[in-house]
Amino acid sequence: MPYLKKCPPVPEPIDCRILTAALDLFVENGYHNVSIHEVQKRAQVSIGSIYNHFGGKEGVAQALYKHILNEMDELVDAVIAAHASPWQQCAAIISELFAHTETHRNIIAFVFHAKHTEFISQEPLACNSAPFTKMRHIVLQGIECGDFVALDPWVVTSSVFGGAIRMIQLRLDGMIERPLPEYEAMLLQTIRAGVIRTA
Amino acid sequence: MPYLKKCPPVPEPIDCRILTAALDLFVENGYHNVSIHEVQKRAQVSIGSIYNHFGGKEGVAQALYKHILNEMDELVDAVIAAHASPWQQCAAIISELFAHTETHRNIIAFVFHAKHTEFISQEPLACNSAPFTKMRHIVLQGIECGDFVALDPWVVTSSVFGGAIRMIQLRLDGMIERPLPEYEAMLLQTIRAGVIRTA
DNA sequence: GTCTATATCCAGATAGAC
DNA sequence: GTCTATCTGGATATAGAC
Repeated sequence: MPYLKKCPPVPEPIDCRILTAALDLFVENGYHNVSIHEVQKRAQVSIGSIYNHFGGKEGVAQALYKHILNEMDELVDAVIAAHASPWQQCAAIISELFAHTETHRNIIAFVFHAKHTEFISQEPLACNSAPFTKMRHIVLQGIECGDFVALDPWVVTSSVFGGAIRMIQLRLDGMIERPLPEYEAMLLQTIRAGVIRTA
Repeated sequence: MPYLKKCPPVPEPIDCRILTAALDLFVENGYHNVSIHEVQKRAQVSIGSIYNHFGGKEGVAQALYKHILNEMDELVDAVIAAHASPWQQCAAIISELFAHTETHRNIIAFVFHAKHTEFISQEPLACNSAPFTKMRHIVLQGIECGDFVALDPWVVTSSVFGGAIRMIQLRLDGMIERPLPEYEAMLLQTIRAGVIRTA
């Protein structure tokens, strides 16, 4: 039994090690304050490998960015598939984001706490990426079917997700001290009161 | 008359030129992508002067940070003095922020769009600075006097200001194409419905 | 494909004339 | 106080052995 526990020396693939090391360091210190050498040391990889796999520091950041936005996109897709009404979908997305903030802090921080334009060229802004576009689309449907108040879509979208995003940022900044899921029900209550059309 | 128009060759004081040049460049390209030499060129000042006045690049950023947060603090104070109820104060702050986003874009961008911890040491986080603390205090008062729903203060604060901050960020990112004040009334309507306690 | 050692470049900072 | 010219460190990136 003990050797079972110690068993998994299945080493993570090398590019995965690089990405996770980079994610941790970027979130901790900020992209520009992290040198390739630090990534190299933490990932237990040589500089040459980093250049071979990603072509350089910015390549690592780009790969990370795409990977994480892709994960987030899948999360949104799953929520959409699992829930019927726009409101249920919005609530489930917020719930998932709150849960992820606790369990996958750095991933959430990388999405919501970094100014990607400062170090990534070419990639679209996060708020223009697939998952965020889908979130706005859900809100649009909610407006069209009469579930949400008939106001400007930007206003409704910001009203639905703005408070949640703000709480995520405050939690990441260490201002909010308790896990976000504890606040979920209360927050959904105020959002709902703000945007759900009352017959 | 024409020479009156052309008159003001009163040169801005040198440290003011440095700060405005730095603000523009930092917002445009990000702190780490701006070199002192660029600031120097745009401000029409020598590098030596920058070091004399601010002690270096980070000194410039710190002075800028303090200055802008101070301005924002005065704005919040003025609003508090001019309006009686917590809700009126919150609405007025959002109104001012929306207006400033159009008329003083870079100032707002510097506050809401930069990760200051990545380049400023020692200074408190923006969300821990005086103006933001006062905004939370207003919300607290609103809860205590029964104007706002009796939920966790973080939830209420985020519900009040989160949507507005989100819209500011989307506007700064170029996603929202029309001036924010046009959305103000609608946004205040959803916020109000979300957090104001209905007798 | 992976590594080490090295080259190149440039930003931040300084020295010292004026 | 302001300037120019210069120094220095460190980061990215490369070359070439294994």
